[in-house]
Amino acid sequence: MEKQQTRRCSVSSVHSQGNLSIASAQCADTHTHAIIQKEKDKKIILVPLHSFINFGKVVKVHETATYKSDKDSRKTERGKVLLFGTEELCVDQLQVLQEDVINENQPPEKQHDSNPIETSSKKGSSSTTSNKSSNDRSNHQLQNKSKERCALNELSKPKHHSQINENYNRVNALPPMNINTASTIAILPKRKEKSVSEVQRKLFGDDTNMNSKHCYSFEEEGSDEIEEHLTTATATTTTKKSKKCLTEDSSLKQISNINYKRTTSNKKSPSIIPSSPIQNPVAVNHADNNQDNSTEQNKDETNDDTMDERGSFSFKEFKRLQKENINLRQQKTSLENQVNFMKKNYIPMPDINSRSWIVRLAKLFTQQLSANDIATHARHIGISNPKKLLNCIQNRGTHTAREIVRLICSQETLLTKSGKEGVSEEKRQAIRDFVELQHGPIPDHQFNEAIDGVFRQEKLKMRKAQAPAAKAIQKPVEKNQNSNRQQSIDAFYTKKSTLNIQEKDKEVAVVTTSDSDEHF
DNA sequence: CAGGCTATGTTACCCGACCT
DNA sequence: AGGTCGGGTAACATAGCCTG
Repeated sequence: MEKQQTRRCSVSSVHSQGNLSIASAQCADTHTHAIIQKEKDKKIILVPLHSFINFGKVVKVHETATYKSDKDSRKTERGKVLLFGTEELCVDQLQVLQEDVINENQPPEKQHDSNPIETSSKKGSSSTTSNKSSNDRSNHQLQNKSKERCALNELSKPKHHSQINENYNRVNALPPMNINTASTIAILPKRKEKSVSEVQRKLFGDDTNMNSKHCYSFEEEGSDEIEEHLTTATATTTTKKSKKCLTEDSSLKQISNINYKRTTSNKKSPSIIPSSPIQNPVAVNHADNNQDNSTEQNKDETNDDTMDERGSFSFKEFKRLQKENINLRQQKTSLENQVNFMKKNYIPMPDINSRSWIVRLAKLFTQQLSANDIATHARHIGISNPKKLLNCIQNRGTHTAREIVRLICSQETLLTKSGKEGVSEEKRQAIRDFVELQHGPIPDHQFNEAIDGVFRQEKLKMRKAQAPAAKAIQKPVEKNQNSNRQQSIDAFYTKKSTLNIQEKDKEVAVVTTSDSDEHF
């Protein structure tokens, strides 16, 4: 499968695509996504192919395409197509690119050491001159980027390994590099002519193959992007380069990272390192194998081994984290799908007030609250006139309950009794039935507090009314009587229930004193 | 083993105080 | 005035222990 796919995306086919300006949809049947660098903020994102709105036109790699960021939105965005591929593949490459972005955050020494890159890029070009470059391969190149950096350092200048490594990273840290690398992914496969490699070999040897090839390709195509590279990149020269390619190589140092990386990764054995024309077929073979996952894994392992020998061991960890990242992304996607499904298909449970309102409304609609019901409830509660019961209905259940208690209990009862003594269990249940019919369920504590609160409030009001008179009489009274004031008042209430409130003011003092004495 | 007693934990009620 | 909260207390339930 993959081999067929890679064949389809082989250098020749890609080249023909580029020449014929074939839309991205024709890259591969399995290619469903594209990595795009947004024009607005240069961010690299993953865009499904169906999101392209210029799909009928030519959507080529490394060219600007218009797409919809949101399927339902009319808003369109533009960005440069870095590569096409399957979703999984693009996710992988996206992560690699993001990894590069992180590496770019190491700002210093950007312009340093263009040579290692150039030399490495030359090697990479030698491999790219083989017939095996394709989008998939370029993807693999991206995946192997970090690993190849180390290998590159080994291949280019083993003696100055650390130095080269540093320099290479610095060059990679160039901000526009992501664009360039991504674009070269598509560009480079198109430039696979034997003449290129041959000329390069003649001119610069194997090490310079890559650069010379790039020169050739650039001279051929002369795209705008290349011009950008030429203008932005710093002009660096190497002793191995030809004079023709000096200025272009300086730009290529950024563009061709992926290519030489791949080639260097392909060169597993140290025997490949020495520059000789024989290397090319070897590299080609490895490039072919790159299209197979299993072989790629093997290659990775070998690279890991070589890197382990050199003391670099981070690639394995990088790979592991990459896989882990992919898994987590998949989990996240599935969870998001679940959440979206639940958002669409489920209604959240409303709060208690809303539920009460809904219950009440439902009962109204179902005609449960008929006149007969009101009369029945009034009879159960002990109210002769149902209209009075209806007048008790307030905006809250507790308020309604209080009003009903005030209606059914006389002031004497409110002053002298409390709790279940004031309102029996049966009446409470009847009141509660009516209240819940009107306002929905009400907690036990709230309901009892509402009923008891009426008694409490009435007594408190009475006490406050008696307070001035009590204070005047309390002066001659001993202190210990003050402490028992509440009890005396309560006792007074029991005895004084038949007296008028106005008369109480006068007699309170006398009664309280006598009652307090009785208590003690 | 059954019944009685006691200690402990839980629940409901009552009340005062405070806030809105 | 209505509503809420926290403390105190009685009522109730349960487990554990002791005794006949």
